[in-house]
Amino acid sequence: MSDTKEKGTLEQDARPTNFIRQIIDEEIASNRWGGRVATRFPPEPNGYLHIGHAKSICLNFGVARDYKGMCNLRFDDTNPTKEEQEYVDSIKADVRWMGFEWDNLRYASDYFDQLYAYAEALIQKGLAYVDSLTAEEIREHRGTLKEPGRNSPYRERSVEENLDLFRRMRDGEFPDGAHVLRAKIDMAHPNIVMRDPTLYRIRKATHHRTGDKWCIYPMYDFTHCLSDSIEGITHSLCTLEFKNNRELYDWVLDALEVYHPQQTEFARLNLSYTVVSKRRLIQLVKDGHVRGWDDPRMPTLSGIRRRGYTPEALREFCDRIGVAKADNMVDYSLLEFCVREHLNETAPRMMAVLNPLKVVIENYPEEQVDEFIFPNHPEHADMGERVVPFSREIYIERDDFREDPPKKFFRLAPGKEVRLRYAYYITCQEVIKDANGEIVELRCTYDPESKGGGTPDGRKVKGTLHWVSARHAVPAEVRLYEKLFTEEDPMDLPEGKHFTDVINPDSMKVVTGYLEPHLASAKAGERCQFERLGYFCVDPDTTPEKPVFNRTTTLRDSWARIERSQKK
RNA sequence: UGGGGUGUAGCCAAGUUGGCAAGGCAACGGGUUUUGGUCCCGUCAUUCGAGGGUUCGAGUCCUUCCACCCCAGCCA
Repeated sequence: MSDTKEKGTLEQDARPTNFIRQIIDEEIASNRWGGRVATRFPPEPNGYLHIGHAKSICLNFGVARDYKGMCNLRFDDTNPTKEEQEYVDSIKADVRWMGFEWDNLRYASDYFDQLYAYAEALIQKGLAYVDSLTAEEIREHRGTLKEPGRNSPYRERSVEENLDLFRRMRDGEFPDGAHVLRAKIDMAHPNIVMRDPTLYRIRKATHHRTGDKWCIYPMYDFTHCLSDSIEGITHSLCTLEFKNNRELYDWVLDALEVYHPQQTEFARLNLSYTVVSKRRLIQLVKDGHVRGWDDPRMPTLSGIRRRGYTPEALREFCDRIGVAKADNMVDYSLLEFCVREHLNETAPRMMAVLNPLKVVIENYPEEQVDEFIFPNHPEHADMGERVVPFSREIYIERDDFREDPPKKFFRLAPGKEVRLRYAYYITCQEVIKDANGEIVELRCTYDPESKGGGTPDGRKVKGTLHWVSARHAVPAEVRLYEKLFTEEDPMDLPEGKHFTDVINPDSMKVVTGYLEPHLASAKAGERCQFERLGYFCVDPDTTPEKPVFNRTTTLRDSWARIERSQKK
């Protein structure tokens, strides 16, 4: 079997497949779009992107990439009261961070003139009318889920009157709420979306791009289909809750007799132990449960980025969760698996001690310093080496010593010998305690023969500990994160419980860590593994005086599992 | 009898004309290991929401039922 052939096969199999790609395959076979594939990622710039958007980004841009088509970034900016330039900037940055580049940058507001013309055309066709009912009255006329609605008394206005009124709406003659433009469809339609939906409303607000040029703004259902049509989109991919809106999407395009893209709906991502609804994310920030939109505990892309997740890991995650139509709740462990998988390959290994216990090596000369050269990655020599100093006093992790070790504990204990990673074997001779019985120091001896971590006699030691030379250690602020919520689905709780009731009080712990000196110069955004502890990255808060690290995620820990089962 | 959608393992998810229920995560065993990491090997659905039917044969076809999700913004 040739290596190249096998590799080619693997790549073929590794390509994500899902019902949307199958539809595209079939349409290519039947030449439905003349060989074109055109998608768009259409966020409203009213907040920050989150992990749920990552799925949509990967789907839309991924399809365009794999089918050699195009994907636009389009801001659905039709509601000036909610949208801000700040959000468009952050969204652009997030999409690029995810590793995608749009073919065209578009705004629904680019189309306000065309959209207005389409609206007049609809009026001319007798398919839209100006309604002068109040919002409340319109709601009353809409009927309910089980009862049909009633026609508005303004429904039969003439084309001339509608045109006149609509133009005067545009010209600012009426206050907010005085009139709306509605599609004339069917007030008894079983699909409520089709009961004469609102197409335009008066909003005397300044738009972040068009300023005060307009005082009427088109609604989503009128804007989205036409924007897709104008851009020549082939596949308008959106989430399941828009399924009912598809009938209206199709109605508008058919009524106007324009190019007609195909809307297809897929299930949005739900991630266990997190919330992604914009409203709840806002509350977490406003109520101070987190430090901001980019808090490393937040599911926003900016938070995830700050936490140290890589775009590669996120893309892999999106490929692995698939795209389907069933509601889902993806296990958080899959996301963690994906970062570990990527960081295991790419993160240099460093040493740091987060909960120090001082070890004095009695037979190691006071003034001596060994300057060891360590590989940055045990499997990738090309990642280079660095110098790590060793001296008489070192720190080890407090958890790595037990005065009374349980079964299967093969770290340090009185009289036991362990290896200090890449350095020496040491044996614990004495445990020093303070007046309260707290262990404050270990007195050990080392075997000079074991330099580098092995001995001529080849004797085995089971434990290998990470360590930092006390004299050379660089203190740093290290932020340790846990899940933000204690419940798998914070949105589905027993009666009377609110999602803020299940916020994990221990979701962030700040400790002082002692780092090997090499880490003193690490720059914000750099990632590494602290051996045996997890993957970490340098926080933007970092300064030369005081480095700040975030723990992205721990390493898998099978000892913790053994210990847990022993306690049972 | 409002309309629409979805049910395959703890989680995600393939399964397209009916023909041996993919794969991944998690979990659990074992091996290698100078990270209790990585890596490697193995186990994990006699059954596809439930019942009935058609068929030599049903996750797939027919039928009845059940559960869950979405829709009554001048939000998207």
